[in-house]
Amino acid sequence: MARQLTARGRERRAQLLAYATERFAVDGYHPTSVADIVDGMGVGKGVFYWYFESKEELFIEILRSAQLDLRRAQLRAIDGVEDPVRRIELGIRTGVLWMAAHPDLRRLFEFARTETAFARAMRAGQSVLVADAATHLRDAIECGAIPDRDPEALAHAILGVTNQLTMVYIDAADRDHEEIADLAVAICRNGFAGE
Amino acid sequence: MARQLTARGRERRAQLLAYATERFAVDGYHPTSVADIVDGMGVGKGVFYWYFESKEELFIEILRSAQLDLRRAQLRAIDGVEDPVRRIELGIRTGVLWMAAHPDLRRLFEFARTETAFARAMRAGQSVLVADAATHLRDAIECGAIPDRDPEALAHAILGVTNQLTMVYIDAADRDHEEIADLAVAICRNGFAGE
Amino acid sequence: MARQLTARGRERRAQLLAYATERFAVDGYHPTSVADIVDGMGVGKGVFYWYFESKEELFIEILRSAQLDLRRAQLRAIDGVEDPVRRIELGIRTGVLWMAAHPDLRRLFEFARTETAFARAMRAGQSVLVADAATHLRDAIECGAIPDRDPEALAHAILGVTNQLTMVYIDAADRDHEEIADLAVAICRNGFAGE
Amino acid sequence: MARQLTARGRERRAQLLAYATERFAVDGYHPTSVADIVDGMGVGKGVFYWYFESKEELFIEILRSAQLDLRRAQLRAIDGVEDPVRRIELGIRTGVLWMAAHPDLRRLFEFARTETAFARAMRAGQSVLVADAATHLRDAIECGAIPDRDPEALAHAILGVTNQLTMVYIDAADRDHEEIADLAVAICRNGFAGE
DNA sequence: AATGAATGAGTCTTCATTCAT
DNA sequence: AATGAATGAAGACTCATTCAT
Repeated sequence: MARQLTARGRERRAQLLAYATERFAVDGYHPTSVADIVDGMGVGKGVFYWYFESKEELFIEILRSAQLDLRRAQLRAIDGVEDPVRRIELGIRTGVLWMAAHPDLRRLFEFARTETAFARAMRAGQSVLVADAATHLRDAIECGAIPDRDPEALAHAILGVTNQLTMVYIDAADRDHEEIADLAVAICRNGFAGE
Repeated sequence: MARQLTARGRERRAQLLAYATERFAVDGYHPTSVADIVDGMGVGKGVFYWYFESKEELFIEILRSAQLDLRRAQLRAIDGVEDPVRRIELGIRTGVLWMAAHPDLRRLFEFARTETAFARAMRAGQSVLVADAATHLRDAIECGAIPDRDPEALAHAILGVTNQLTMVYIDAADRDHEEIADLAVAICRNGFAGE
Repeated sequence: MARQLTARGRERRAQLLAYATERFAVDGYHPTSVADIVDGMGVGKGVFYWYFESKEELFIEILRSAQLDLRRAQLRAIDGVEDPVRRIELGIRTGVLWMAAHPDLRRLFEFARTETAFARAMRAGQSVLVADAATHLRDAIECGAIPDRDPEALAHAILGVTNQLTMVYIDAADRDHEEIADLAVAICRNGFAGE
Repeated sequence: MARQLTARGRERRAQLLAYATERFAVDGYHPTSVADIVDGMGVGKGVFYWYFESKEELFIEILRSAQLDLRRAQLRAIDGVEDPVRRIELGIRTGVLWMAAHPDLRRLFEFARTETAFARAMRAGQSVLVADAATHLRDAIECGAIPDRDPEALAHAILGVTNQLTMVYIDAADRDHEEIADLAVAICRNGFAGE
């Protein structure tokens, strides 16, 4: 409820966020109780409810800031790049690498999609990403760089490929992240039949 | 377990399976209690545990039979088709249409992937589908119909596109299922830049 | 309810009794469900309630017949023996050896003493044994073979020693049953200070 | 578990222990539900699980502290007494009187012996008592005060007599506790045949 | 800001018993 | 005599949340 926090208070809040993220990722959202979190941090239960209205609100907060962070990474990556196709490719690469760098958050994303309470927050964040990609795709179509197909559908497909490849290969020891990013870009560009 | 069931018993079991599937899909696995299920069916609580060892076991059973059903549909669809590229396309189409026809099961699949208790069962079923697709892709590569790229990665990409497009568009009123299937096939074939 | 049983029926009943005794002894009365019993025997649940009114009644029946069997063994052992002290000693020996020969029933006796529902049945059976011993003690006192002390209290003390030594040593590998019986007799006779 | 309790907390915990002991003794362990306990105390169900991990753990705690209390009483009684035979007799007397003073705990002891979950804790406590007695018996044998017989077996016999006489006579209106203690000492000393 | 204590509805599961066939 | 099916009260335990201090 937009409590006014001191510097120390903001730090506490951040600690809670970080610790909860880890526990949720490792053990799952439901299996992790508020008691687990505060006990694990060695603080009383009141602390939790001082900084967050509920367990649910805390989780949504984690989700939102993660989505924001991902998007910022993508914007930074394409900053100054003119070619729309290149922008798309950079977006894909950045997405894969961000997921690789934040396995905890990736797990939470997957879970959040399945829970009614969080699906809305997830969709909101995801649709921003899709809109970004769709914009670049539209640009590319307009300048004739790629064939004219529904840019939004294409954007979703890109997301699907990225998520799936990340999920499957990111933890595999035999592939490094750059390689997976290359793979994702290539498949998104050309499909299985294209050159 | 391994109980000998009468005809009536088998019917009851099927009813439970069907009703639980629906409730899980509508309200979610965790929010749906065993009490909800048996109350909703108007039977005693013991009935549930007469037919299933636990809520978890019931859910795994739902998962397994759904995966089996999907695979059977795909095998049926490609039966007698020689061209490997055609087989892949038919597999994609069938996958999309099956998902469209079973929105409940699709939701359960999504959830199951996020829960440690079910992830194993999910991965098992999914890897069968991936292996099927990879086989066709390998055939297509061998006969020169498509470029030589890691067939397993391609198979995963296909799954990713299919799942994502299905999830996003299947409930949209403005697209019919055949159209979505066509879209999925086209994108999987050519990516965003191809043809 | 004094059902009239055929020969086959009586056999079934005996089988149930035997199997339940074993299960109760191994797993305990409460942890053993009626379902465990009938499943273990490979019969339907109706069989159980055809032969017994309830789980409780079955258990009491086990208790009663065991107590009867023990007493018969003791009566047989002292049959024809005139000397009352000898009768007492034979009673103790027989008690120890019977317990050693029926470890299952011994466990059930111990449990039954603690459960209100069975305490009455246990006390009834036990008081018969105590009365037997007290009679011999009285005889021994009357003929001056042993000092004049409360025969009933002595009988209880004998029971206590017998039960305790049996419980502790009967399963010990390093003592055979005759030795334990000797020990019990000696201690009951002379206490720790007597010759 | 190893929770840091405030003064108020320690008091609550003690209340729970006391009330549960009484209920277990009166109604039995199994028939007494956690709900019975908290309802009887007029507190919420969570209170129970704030102070104890489980119903079982609570019961073991009761057992342990009771055994400790009994032993302390015995040690106090023989403190400063040199004669080993006198020590034994004082141990017996104290045991009988303690049991008489704590009928609830005596009932719980009896039950605990029969339940696999508690048998270990019981044996542990009992073997301490037996070891104490055996030590005195050994001393007495060494100084020639009593004949040389297996001190451990004698100790068990003493326990058996004590328990049995206590169980049978302690609730009888016609005997006071000192008398029963005398009886137990006399029988343990001399058996039924001795002086 | 923070703590330990307390709440109580809700969860899954068990099981003695009864019933229709 | 016997079976599988059904009942439903009861059990132990969890946990997000609130409260007094």
